[in-house]
Amino acid sequence: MDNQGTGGLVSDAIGAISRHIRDNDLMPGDRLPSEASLSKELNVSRTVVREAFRSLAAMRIIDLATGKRAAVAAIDPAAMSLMIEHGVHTDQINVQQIYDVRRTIETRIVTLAAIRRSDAEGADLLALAHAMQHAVDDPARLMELDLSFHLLLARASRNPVYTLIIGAFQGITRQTWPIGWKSRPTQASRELMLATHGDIARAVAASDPQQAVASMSLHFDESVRALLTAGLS
Amino acid sequence: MDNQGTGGLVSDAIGAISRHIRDNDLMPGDRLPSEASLSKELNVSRTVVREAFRSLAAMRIIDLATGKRAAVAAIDPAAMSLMIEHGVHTDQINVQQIYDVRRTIETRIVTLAAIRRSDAEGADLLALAHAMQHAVDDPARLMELDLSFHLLLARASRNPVYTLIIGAFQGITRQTWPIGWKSRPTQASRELMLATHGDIARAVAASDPQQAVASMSLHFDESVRALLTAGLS
DNA sequence: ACGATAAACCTGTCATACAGGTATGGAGTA
DNA sequence: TACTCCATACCTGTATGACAGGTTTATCGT
Repeated sequence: MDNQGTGGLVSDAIGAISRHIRDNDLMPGDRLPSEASLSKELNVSRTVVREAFRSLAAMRIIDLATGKRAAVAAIDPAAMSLMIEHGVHTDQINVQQIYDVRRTIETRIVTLAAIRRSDAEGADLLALAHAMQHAVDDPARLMELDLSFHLLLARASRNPVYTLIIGAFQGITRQTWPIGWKSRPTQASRELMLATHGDIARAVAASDPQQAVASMSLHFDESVRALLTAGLS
Repeated sequence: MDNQGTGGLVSDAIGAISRHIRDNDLMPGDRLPSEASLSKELNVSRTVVREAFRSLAAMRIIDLATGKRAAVAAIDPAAMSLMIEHGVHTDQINVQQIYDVRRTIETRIVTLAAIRRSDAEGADLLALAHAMQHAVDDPARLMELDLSFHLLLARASRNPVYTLIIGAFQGITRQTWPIGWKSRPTQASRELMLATHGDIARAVAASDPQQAVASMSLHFDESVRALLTAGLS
Protein backbone atom coordinates (compact mmCIF):
# COMPACT_ATOMS: atom_id res chain seq x y z
CA MET A 1 0.00 0.00 0.00
CA ASP A 2 2.77 2.47 -0.78
CA ASN A 3 2.74 5.46 -3.07
CA GLN A 4 1.54 4.70 -6.57
CA GLY A 5 0.73 6.73 -9.69
CA THR A 6 2.09 9.84 -8.06
CA GLY A 7 0.17 12.76 -9.45
CA GLY A 8 0.40 14.30 -6.01
CA LEU A 9 -0.57 12.73 -2.74
CA VAL A 10 -4.04 14.25 -2.79
CA SER A 11 -4.83 12.82 -6.23
CA ASP A 12 -3.64 9.44 -5.07
CA ALA A 13 -5.83 9.69 -2.02
CA ILE A 14 -8.84 10.62 -4.14
CA GLY A 15 -8.17 7.56 -6.24
CA ALA A 16 -7.79 5.34 -3.21
CA ILE A 17 -11.02 6.56 -1.68
CA SER A 18 -12.91 6.15 -4.96
CA ARG A 19 -11.56 2.66 -5.28
CA HIS A 20 -12.60 1.93 -1.72
CA ILE A 21 -16.15 2.92 -2.57
CA ARG A 22 -16.15 0.81 -5.71
CA ASP A 23 -14.41 -2.26 -4.33
CA ASN A 24 -16.65 -2.42 -1.30
CA ASP A 25 -19.80 -1.74 -3.31
CA LEU A 26 -20.76 1.12 -1.07
CA MET A 27 -24.18 2.57 -1.75
CA PRO A 28 -25.46 6.10 -1.08
CA GLY A 29 -25.63 6.66 2.66
CA ASP A 30 -22.88 4.17 3.50
CA ARG A 31 -20.14 5.65 5.63
CA LEU A 32 -16.45 5.90 4.90
CA PRO A 33 -13.53 5.45 7.28
CA SER A 34 -12.56 8.39 9.44
CA GLU A 35 -9.95 10.87 8.33
CA ALA A 36 -7.55 9.59 10.95
CA SER A 37 -7.77 5.96 9.93
CA LEU A 38 -7.46 6.75 6.23
CA SER A 39 -4.53 8.95 7.01
CA LYS A 40 -2.81 6.05 8.72
CA GLU A 41 -3.79 3.52 6.10
CA LEU A 42 -2.54 5.63 3.19
CA ASN A 43 0.53 6.89 5.03
CA VAL A 44 -0.28 10.53 4.52
CA SER A 45 -1.18 13.35 6.83
CA ARG A 46 -4.73 14.15 7.77
CA THR A 47 -4.36 17.33 5.71
CA VAL A 48 -4.05 15.26 2.55
CA VAL A 49 -7.04 13.09 3.40
CA ARG A 50 -9.11 16.17 4.16
CA GLU A 51 -8.26 17.79 0.84
CA ALA A 52 -9.17 14.56 -0.92
CA PHE A 53 -12.48 14.46 0.94
CA ARG A 54 -13.18 18.07 0.01
CA SER A 55 -12.52 17.28 -3.63
CA LEU A 56 -14.92 14.37 -3.64
CA ALA A 57 -17.47 16.44 -1.75
CA ALA A 58 -17.18 19.20 -4.36
CA MET A 59 -18.19 16.67 -7.01
CA ARG A 60 -20.99 15.49 -4.73
CA ILE A 61 -19.54 12.02 -4.65
CA ILE A 62 -19.50 12.07 -0.87
CA ASP A 63 -21.28 14.09 1.80
CA LEU A 64 -19.40 15.75 4.63
CA ALA A 65 -20.83 16.92 7.93
CA THR A 66 -19.16 18.03 11.13
CA GLY A 67 -18.74 15.33 13.70
CA LYS A 68 -20.17 12.64 11.42
CA ARG A 69 -18.14 10.40 9.17
CA ALA A 70 -18.11 11.05 5.44
CA ALA A 71 -20.85 9.19 3.57
CA VAL A 72 -21.40 8.14 -0.02
CA ALA A 73 -23.67 10.70 -1.69
CA ALA A 74 -26.70 10.40 -3.89
CA ILE A 75 -26.43 11.88 -7.36
CA ASP A 76 -26.88 15.64 -7.31
CA PRO A 77 -26.67 18.27 -10.04
CA ALA A 78 -25.32 21.05 -7.81
CA ALA A 79 -21.71 20.54 -8.81
CA MET A 80 -22.53 20.36 -12.52
CA SER A 81 -24.59 23.47 -12.11
CA LEU A 82 -21.58 25.38 -10.85
CA MET A 83 -19.47 24.12 -13.72
CA ILE A 84 -22.02 25.30 -16.27
CA GLU A 85 -22.31 28.68 -14.59
CA HIS A 86 -18.56 29.00 -14.71
CA GLY A 87 -18.55 28.13 -18.39
CA VAL A 88 -21.11 30.82 -19.13
CA HIS A 89 -19.46 33.50 -17.00
CA THR A 90 -16.15 32.90 -18.71
CA ASP A 91 -17.70 33.10 -22.18
CA GLN A 92 -16.97 29.49 -22.97
CA ILE A 93 -20.68 28.71 -23.29
CA ASN A 94 -23.52 30.99 -24.27
CA VAL A 95 -27.14 30.82 -23.30
CA GLN A 96 -28.40 29.90 -26.74
CA GLN A 97 -26.17 26.87 -26.83
CA ILE A 98 -27.73 25.76 -23.59
CA TYR A 99 -31.17 26.23 -25.07
CA ASP A 100 -30.26 24.07 -28.03
CA VAL A 101 -29.24 21.31 -25.67
CA ARG A 102 -32.29 21.78 -23.50
CA ARG A 103 -34.58 21.63 -26.49
CA THR A 104 -32.95 18.45 -27.72
CA ILE A 105 -33.11 16.79 -24.34
CA GLU A 106 -36.51 18.01 -23.26
CA THR A 107 -38.07 16.86 -26.49
CA ARG A 108 -36.95 13.36 -25.59
CA ILE A 109 -37.88 13.83 -21.94
CA VAL A 110 -41.42 14.80 -22.73
CA THR A 111 -41.83 11.74 -24.93
CA LEU A 112 -40.61 9.44 -22.20
CA ALA A 113 -42.61 11.29 -19.56
CA ALA A 114 -45.81 10.90 -21.56
CA ILE A 115 -45.17 7.16 -21.64
CA ARG A 116 -43.74 6.52 -18.21
CA ARG A 117 -45.17 9.16 -15.87
CA SER A 118 -46.91 8.05 -12.71
CA ASP A 119 -50.44 9.27 -12.04
CA ALA A 120 -49.13 11.44 -9.24
CA GLU A 121 -46.63 13.06 -11.57
CA GLY A 122 -49.34 13.76 -14.12
CA ALA A 123 -51.41 15.45 -11.46
CA ASP A 124 -48.45 17.43 -10.10
CA LEU A 125 -47.59 18.64 -13.56
CA LEU A 126 -51.12 19.91 -14.10
CA ALA A 127 -51.07 21.54 -10.68
CA LEU A 128 -47.78 23.29 -11.41
CA ALA A 129 -49.00 24.60 -14.75
CA HIS A 130 -52.11 25.85 -13.02
CA ALA A 131 -50.14 27.51 -10.25
CA MET A 132 -48.00 29.28 -12.83
CA GLN A 133 -51.06 31.00 -14.24
CA HIS A 134 -51.82 32.39 -10.83
CA ALA A 135 -48.27 33.66 -10.34
CA VAL A 136 -48.14 35.81 -13.45
CA ASP A 137 -47.51 38.88 -11.30
CA ASP A 138 -44.84 37.33 -9.12
CA PRO A 139 -41.83 36.65 -11.37
CA ALA A 140 -39.64 35.17 -8.64
CA ARG A 141 -42.30 32.63 -7.75
CA LEU A 142 -43.16 32.03 -11.37
CA MET A 143 -39.56 31.25 -12.17
CA GLU A 144 -39.34 28.68 -9.40
CA LEU A 145 -42.54 27.05 -10.59
CA ASP A 146 -41.18 26.97 -14.12
CA LEU A 147 -37.95 25.33 -12.94
CA SER A 148 -39.88 22.81 -10.87
CA PHE A 149 -42.07 22.02 -13.84
CA HIS A 150 -39.17 21.11 -16.08
CA LEU A 151 -37.41 19.19 -13.32
CA LEU A 152 -40.51 17.16 -12.56
CA LEU A 153 -40.90 16.40 -16.22
CA ALA A 154 -37.34 15.11 -16.26
CA ARG A 155 -38.00 12.92 -13.24
CA ALA A 156 -41.09 11.54 -14.93
CA SER A 157 -38.89 10.35 -17.78
CA ARG A 158 -37.53 7.74 -15.35
CA ASN A 159 -33.99 8.36 -16.51
CA PRO A 160 -31.86 9.97 -13.79
CA VAL A 161 -29.34 11.19 -16.34
CA TYR A 162 -31.94 13.51 -17.82
CA THR A 163 -32.82 14.71 -14.35
CA LEU A 164 -29.16 15.34 -13.69
CA ILE A 165 -28.64 17.37 -16.85
CA ILE A 166 -31.78 19.43 -16.46
CA GLY A 167 -30.78 20.07 -12.86
CA ALA A 168 -27.35 21.15 -14.03
CA PHE A 169 -28.87 23.89 -16.17
CA GLN A 170 -31.02 25.35 -13.43
CA GLY A 171 -28.28 27.37 -11.78
CA ILE A 172 -27.55 29.41 -14.85
CA THR A 173 -31.23 29.52 -15.76
CA ARG A 174 -31.96 31.25 -12.47
CA GLN A 175 -29.64 34.00 -13.61
CA THR A 176 -30.99 34.37 -17.12
CA TRP A 177 -34.69 33.62 -16.72
CA PRO A 178 -35.62 37.17 -15.66
CA ILE A 179 -34.06 38.50 -18.83
CA GLY A 180 -36.25 36.30 -20.96
CA TRP A 181 -39.28 37.27 -18.90
CA LYS A 182 -38.67 40.98 -19.32
CA SER A 183 -38.45 40.48 -23.06
CA ARG A 184 -42.08 39.28 -23.04
CA PRO A 185 -43.56 42.62 -22.14
CA THR A 186 -47.11 42.20 -23.34
CA GLN A 187 -49.78 40.42 -21.40
CA ALA A 188 -50.51 38.27 -24.43
CA SER A 189 -46.94 37.04 -24.84
CA ARG A 190 -46.77 36.17 -21.17
CA GLU A 191 -50.03 34.32 -21.21
CA LEU A 192 -48.89 32.39 -24.26
CA MET A 193 -45.89 31.17 -22.33
CA LEU A 194 -48.04 30.04 -19.43
CA ALA A 195 -50.59 28.43 -21.70
CA THR A 196 -47.85 26.40 -23.36
CA HIS A 197 -46.90 24.88 -20.05
CA GLY A 198 -50.52 23.92 -19.58
CA ASP A 199 -50.54 22.28 -23.01
CA ILE A 200 -47.45 20.26 -22.16
CA ALA A 201 -48.88 19.17 -18.83
CA ARG A 202 -52.17 18.11 -20.37
CA ALA A 203 -50.50 16.14 -23.13
CA VAL A 204 -48.25 14.31 -20.69
CA ALA A 205 -51.14 13.68 -18.33
CA ALA A 206 -53.12 12.34 -21.29
CA SER A 207 -50.19 10.08 -22.25
CA ASP A 208 -50.02 11.67 -25.68
CA PRO A 209 -46.32 11.81 -26.60
CA GLN A 210 -46.84 13.41 -30.01
CA GLN A 211 -48.89 16.28 -28.68
CA ALA A 212 -46.45 16.66 -25.81
CA VAL A 213 -43.52 16.97 -28.21
CA ALA A 214 -45.42 19.47 -30.33
CA SER A 215 -46.19 21.65 -27.33
CA MET A 216 -42.63 21.43 -26.03
CA SER A 217 -41.36 22.47 -29.44
CA LEU A 218 -43.61 25.48 -29.40
CA HIS A 219 -42.37 26.31 -25.93
CA PHE A 220 -38.77 26.36 -27.08
CA ASP A 221 -39.55 28.25 -30.27
CA GLU A 222 -41.11 30.91 -28.14
CA SER A 223 -38.38 30.90 -25.48
CA VAL A 224 -35.53 31.15 -27.94
CA ARG A 225 -37.32 33.97 -29.73
CA ALA A 226 -37.66 35.77 -26.41
CA LEU A 227 -33.97 35.34 -25.69
CA LEU A 228 -33.00 36.65 -29.10
CA THR A 229 -35.27 39.64 -28.60
CA ALA A 230 -33.44 40.31 -25.36
CA GLY A 231 -30.18 40.21 -27.30
CA LEU A 232 -28.78 37.38 -25.21
CA SER A 233 -25.82 36.14 -27.21
CA MET B 1 -15.85 41.55 4.97
CA ASP B 2 -16.81 39.38 7.94
CA ASN B 3 -18.46 35.99 7.97
CA GLN B 4 -21.64 35.80 5.94
CA GLY B 5 -23.96 33.00 4.82
CA THR B 6 -22.15 30.67 7.17
CA GLY B 7 -22.39 27.20 5.73
CA GLY B 8 -18.87 26.70 6.97
CA LEU B 9 -15.84 28.83 6.32
CA VAL B 10 -14.78 26.74 3.36
CA SER B 11 -18.12 27.15 1.59
CA ASP B 12 -17.95 30.86 2.17
CA ALA B 13 -14.44 30.94 0.75
CA ILE B 14 -15.57 29.00 -2.32
CA GLY B 15 -18.30 31.56 -2.81
CA ALA B 16 -15.92 34.46 -2.36
CA ILE B 17 -13.44 33.06 -4.86
CA SER B 18 -16.18 32.33 -7.40
CA ARG B 19 -17.46 35.84 -6.97
CA HIS B 20 -13.95 37.17 -7.44
CA ILE B 21 -13.73 35.38 -10.76
CA ARG B 22 -17.11 36.65 -11.86
CA ASP B 23 -16.77 40.23 -10.64
CA ASN B 24 -13.37 40.68 -12.22
CA ASP B 25 -14.41 38.99 -15.45
CA LEU B 26 -11.51 36.60 -15.26
CA MET B 27 -11.08 34.41 -18.31
CA PRO B 28 -9.50 30.97 -18.59
CA GLY B 29 -5.79 31.26 -17.90
CA ASP B 30 -6.10 34.34 -15.70
CA ARG B 31 -4.47 33.93 -12.33
CA LEU B 32 -6.01 34.19 -8.88
CA PRO B 33 -4.53 35.71 -5.73
CA SER B 34 -2.16 33.58 -3.71
CA GLU B 35 -3.39 31.44 -0.86
CA ALA B 36 -1.71 33.72 1.65
CA SER B 37 -3.30 36.91 0.35
CA LEU B 38 -6.75 35.34 0.12
CA SER B 39 -6.32 33.97 3.59
CA LYS B 40 -5.64 37.48 4.87
CA GLU B 41 -8.38 39.09 2.81
CA LEU B 42 -11.06 36.63 3.93
CA ASN B 43 -9.82 36.45 7.52
CA VAL B 44 -9.45 32.71 7.49
CA SER B 45 -6.51 30.38 7.79
CA ARG B 46 -4.58 29.18 4.80
CA THR B 47 -6.03 25.73 5.48
CA VAL B 48 -9.49 27.02 4.63
CA VAL B 49 -8.37 28.72 1.45
CA ARG B 50 -6.56 25.59 0.35
CA GLU B 51 -9.64 23.43 0.87
CA ALA B 52 -11.69 25.92 -1.09
CA PHE B 53 -9.14 25.83 -3.90
CA ARG B 54 -9.19 22.05 -3.91
CA SER B 55 -12.97 22.08 -4.18
CA LEU B 56 -12.93 24.42 -7.15
CA ALA B 57 -10.14 22.41 -8.73
CA ALA B 58 -12.18 19.22 -8.33
CA MET B 59 -14.94 20.84 -10.41
CA ARG B 60 -12.31 21.99 -12.90
CA ILE B 61 -13.22 25.59 -12.28
CA ILE B 62 -9.62 26.41 -11.49
CA ASP B 63 -6.28 24.76 -12.21
CA LEU B 64 -3.73 24.18 -9.46
CA ALA B 65 -0.03 23.55 -9.91
CA THR B 66 2.83 23.57 -7.45
CA GLY B 67 4.70 26.80 -7.23
CA LYS B 68 2.34 28.58 -9.62
CA ARG B 69 -0.69 30.57 -8.63
CA ALA B 70 -4.14 29.09 -9.16
CA ALA B 71 -5.60 29.94 -12.58
CA VAL B 72 -9.09 30.01 -14.06
CA ALA B 73 -9.64 26.77 -15.95
CA ALA B 74 -11.07 25.99 -19.35
CA ILE B 75 -14.17 23.83 -19.44
CA ASP B 76 -13.30 20.17 -19.00
CA PRO B 77 -15.48 17.07 -18.73
CA ALA B 78 -13.16 15.18 -16.36
CA ALA B 79 -15.09 16.09 -13.23
CA MET B 80 -18.46 15.25 -14.79
CA SER B 81 -16.99 12.00 -15.96
CA LEU B 82 -16.17 11.02 -12.39
CA MET B 83 -19.66 11.95 -11.24
CA ILE B 84 -21.24 9.77 -13.89
CA GLU B 85 -18.96 6.88 -13.07
CA HIS B 86 -19.92 7.23 -9.44
CA GLY B 87 -23.59 7.21 -10.36
CA VAL B 88 -23.18 4.00 -12.31
CA HIS B 89 -21.06 2.23 -9.71
CA THR B 90 -23.60 3.01 -7.03
CA ASP B 91 -26.48 1.73 -9.14
CA GLN B 92 -28.07 5.15 -9.43
CA ILE B 93 -27.63 5.13 -13.21
CA ASN B 94 -27.44 2.22 -15.59
CA VAL B 95 -25.69 1.92 -18.89
CA GLN B 96 -28.84 1.77 -20.96
CA GLN B 97 -30.01 5.07 -19.55
CA ILE B 98 -26.75 6.59 -20.67
CA TYR B 99 -27.24 5.16 -24.12
CA ASP B 100 -30.68 6.69 -24.34
CA VAL B 101 -29.18 10.07 -23.53
CA ARG B 102 -26.30 9.58 -25.91
CA ARG B 103 -28.64 8.60 -28.74
CA THR B 104 -30.77 11.65 -28.12
CA ILE B 105 -27.82 13.98 -28.00
CA GLU B 106 -25.75 12.46 -30.75
CA THR B 107 -28.66 12.52 -33.13
CA ARG B 108 -28.72 16.26 -32.70
CA ILE B 109 -24.93 16.49 -32.77
CA VAL B 110 -24.66 14.73 -36.07
CA THR B 111 -27.22 17.07 -37.59
CA LEU B 112 -25.34 20.12 -36.43
CA ALA B 113 -21.99 18.62 -37.40
CA ALA B 114 -23.21 17.94 -40.92
CA ILE B 115 -24.13 21.60 -41.19
CA ARG B 116 -21.32 23.29 -39.32
CA ARG B 117 -18.27 21.05 -39.61
CA SER B 118 -15.04 22.52 -40.91
CA ASP B 119 -13.33 20.85 -43.84
CA ALA B 120 -10.57 19.67 -41.54
CA GLU B 121 -13.09 18.05 -39.24
CA GLY B 122 -14.74 16.29 -42.17
CA ALA B 123 -11.39 14.91 -43.24
CA ASP B 124 -10.43 13.88 -39.69
CA LEU B 125 -13.72 12.08 -39.26
CA LEU B 126 -13.14 10.08 -42.43
CA ALA B 127 -9.60 9.34 -41.34
CA LEU B 128 -10.75 8.10 -37.96
CA ALA B 129 -13.40 5.86 -39.47
CA HIS B 130 -10.77 4.48 -41.79
CA ALA B 131 -8.29 3.92 -38.99
CA MET B 132 -10.93 2.01 -37.06
CA GLN B 133 -11.24 -0.53 -39.85
CA HIS B 134 -7.53 -1.19 -39.58
CA ALA B 135 -7.68 -1.63 -35.82
CA VAL B 136 -10.28 -4.38 -35.81
CA ASP B 137 -7.84 -6.71 -34.07
CA ASP B 138 -6.68 -4.22 -31.47
CA PRO B 139 -9.66 -3.56 -29.21
CA ALA B 140 -7.87 -1.11 -26.92
CA ARG B 141 -6.85 1.05 -29.85
CA LEU B 142 -10.21 0.62 -31.52
CA MET B 143 -11.99 1.84 -28.43
CA GLU B 144 -9.87 4.98 -28.26
CA LEU B 145 -10.54 5.66 -31.93
CA ASP B 146 -14.24 5.16 -31.34
CA LEU B 147 -14.22 7.59 -28.42
CA SER B 148 -12.24 10.14 -30.43
CA PHE B 149 -14.69 9.81 -33.28
CA HIS B 150 -17.69 10.68 -31.16
CA LEU B 151 -15.84 13.47 -29.40
CA LEU B 152 -14.74 15.02 -32.66
CA LEU B 153 -18.28 14.82 -33.92
CA ALA B 154 -19.42 16.70 -30.83
CA ARG B 155 -16.79 19.37 -31.39
CA ALA B 156 -17.90 19.74 -34.98
CA SER B 157 -21.37 20.61 -33.71
CA ARG B 158 -19.86 23.90 -32.54
CA ASN B 159 -21.71 23.70 -29.26
CA PRO B 160 -19.34 23.18 -26.32
CA VAL B 161 -22.15 21.88 -24.13
CA TYR B 162 -22.51 18.85 -26.38
CA THR B 163 -18.76 18.34 -26.25
CA LEU B 164 -18.89 18.56 -22.49
CA ILE B 165 -21.67 16.00 -22.15
CA ILE B 166 -20.16 13.54 -24.59
CA GLY B 167 -16.84 13.93 -22.78
CA ALA B 168 -18.57 13.27 -19.49
CA PHE B 169 -19.75 9.89 -20.73
CA GLN B 170 -16.35 8.74 -21.91
CA GLY B 171 -15.07 7.70 -18.49
CA ILE B 172 -17.79 5.16 -17.94
CA THR B 173 -17.75 4.17 -21.60
CA ARG B 174 -14.11 3.15 -21.26
CA GLN B 175 -15.26 0.68 -18.63
CA THR B 176 -18.22 -0.73 -20.52
CA TRP B 177 -17.06 -0.61 -24.14
CA PRO B 178 -15.16 -3.92 -23.99
CA ILE B 179 -18.33 -5.65 -22.82
CA GLY B 180 -20.21 -4.44 -25.85
CA TRP B 181 -17.34 -5.44 -28.11
CA LYS B 182 -17.20 -8.97 -26.76
CA SER B 183 -20.90 -9.33 -27.40
CA ARG B 184 -20.24 -8.84 -31.11
CA PRO B 185 -18.40 -12.12 -31.58
CA THR B 186 -18.76 -12.62 -35.30
CA GLN B 187 -16.59 -10.93 -37.88
CA ALA B 188 -19.72 -9.73 -39.66
CA SER B 189 -21.19 -8.01 -36.61
CA ARG B 190 -17.89 -6.29 -35.93
CA GLU B 191 -17.50 -5.11 -39.48
CA LEU B 192 -21.04 -3.78 -39.44
CA MET B 193 -20.14 -1.61 -36.47
CA LEU B 194 -17.07 -0.26 -38.21
CA ALA B 195 -18.92 0.29 -41.46
CA THR B 196 -21.54 2.33 -39.64
CA HIS B 197 -18.90 4.73 -38.44
CA GLY B 198 -17.77 5.09 -42.02
CA ASP B 199 -21.34 5.86 -43.07
CA ILE B 200 -21.64 8.55 -40.43
CA ALA B 201 -18.32 10.11 -41.40
CA ARG B 202 -19.20 10.16 -45.08
CA ALA B 203 -22.60 11.69 -44.48
CA VAL B 204 -21.16 14.43 -42.28
CA ALA B 205 -18.33 15.06 -44.73
CA ALA B 206 -20.93 15.28 -47.50
CA SER B 207 -22.96 17.74 -45.43
CA ASP B 208 -25.97 15.46 -45.58
CA PRO B 209 -27.72 15.79 -42.20
CA GLN B 210 -30.53 13.39 -42.98
CA GLN B 211 -28.25 10.58 -44.03
CA ALA B 212 -26.03 11.33 -41.03
CA VAL B 213 -28.96 11.02 -38.65
CA ALA B 214 -30.06 7.79 -40.29
CA SER B 215 -26.61 6.26 -39.93
CA MET B 216 -26.27 7.42 -36.35
CA SER B 217 -29.65 5.87 -35.56
CA LEU B 218 -28.50 2.59 -37.01
CA HIS B 219 -25.34 2.83 -34.97
CA PHE B 220 -27.29 3.18 -31.76
CA ASP B 221 -29.79 0.49 -32.67
CA GLU B 222 -26.89 -1.84 -33.12
CA SER B 223 -25.02 -0.72 -30.01
CA VAL B 224 -28.01 -1.01 -27.73
CA ARG B 225 -28.76 -4.43 -29.13
CA ALA B 226 -25.17 -5.45 -28.40
CA LEU B 227 -25.46 -4.19 -24.83
CA LEU B 228 -28.71 -6.05 -24.29
CA THR B 229 -27.12 -9.21 -25.67
CA ALA B 230 -24.35 -8.77 -23.13
CA GLY B 231 -26.99 -8.50 -20.42
CA LEU B 232 -25.87 -5.06 -19.34
CA SER B 233 -28.73 -3.78 -17.23
C1' DA C 1 21.31 44.67 -24.35
C1' DC C 2 21.55 40.09 -22.61
C1' DG C 3 22.08 36.04 -20.05
C1' DA C 4 23.03 33.75 -15.61
C1' DT C 5 22.03 33.59 -10.93
C1' DA C 6 20.32 34.61 -6.42
C1' DA C 7 16.53 36.18 -3.79
C1' DA C 8 11.62 36.38 -3.03
C1' DC C 9 7.51 34.16 -3.47
C1' DC C 10 4.39 30.34 -3.80
C1' DT C 11 2.41 25.75 -3.26
C1' DG C 12 2.59 20.82 -1.12
C1' DT C 13 2.81 18.31 2.94
C1' DC C 14 3.36 17.49 7.84
C1' DA C 15 2.65 17.80 13.00
C1' DT C 16 0.17 19.70 16.62
C1' DA C 17 -3.51 21.87 19.10
C1' DC C 18 -8.05 22.84 20.42
C1' DA C 19 -13.14 23.84 19.95
C1' DG C 20 -17.33 21.90 19.23
C1' DG C 21 -20.48 18.24 17.18
C1' DT C 22 -21.82 13.08 17.29
C1' DA C 23 -22.30 8.54 18.82
C1' DT C 24 -21.98 4.90 22.09
C1' DG C 25 -22.08 2.29 26.11
C1' DG C 26 -23.01 2.00 30.86
C1' DA C 27 -25.19 3.54 35.14
C1' DG C 28 -29.22 4.19 37.23
C1' DT C 29 -34.24 3.86 37.31
C1' DA C 30 -38.87 2.17 36.62
C1' DT D 1 -35.97 -6.63 31.81
C1' DA D 2 -36.40 -2.51 29.31
C1' DC D 3 -35.57 2.26 29.00
C1' DT D 4 -33.69 6.92 29.68
C1' DC D 5 -29.92 9.94 30.41
C1' DC D 6 -25.32 11.29 30.51
C1' DA D 7 -20.25 10.90 30.55
C1' DT D 8 -16.91 9.82 27.48
C1' DA D 9 -14.53 8.59 23.50
C1' DC D 10 -14.46 9.65 18.80
C1' DC D 11 -14.68 12.70 14.89
C1' DT D 12 -14.61 16.85 12.12
C1' DG D 13 -13.52 22.12 11.49
C1' DT D 14 -10.14 25.49 11.86
C1' DA D 15 -5.69 27.68 13.13
C1' DT D 16 -0.63 27.93 13.43
C1' DG D 17 3.99 27.09 12.40
C1' DA D 18 7.44 24.70 9.84
C1' DC D 19 10.00 23.14 5.90
C1' DA D 20 10.87 21.15 1.17
C1' DG D 21 10.82 22.09 -3.39
C1' DG D 22 9.05 24.52 -7.66
C1' DT D 23 8.43 29.25 -10.05
C1' DT D 24 8.94 34.05 -10.86
C1' DT D 25 11.39 38.24 -10.48
C1' DA D 26 15.06 41.21 -9.92
C1' DT D 27 19.75 41.90 -9.80
C1' DC D 28 24.36 41.70 -11.30
C1' DG D 29 28.11 40.92 -14.37
C1' DT D 30 29.57 40.85 -19.06
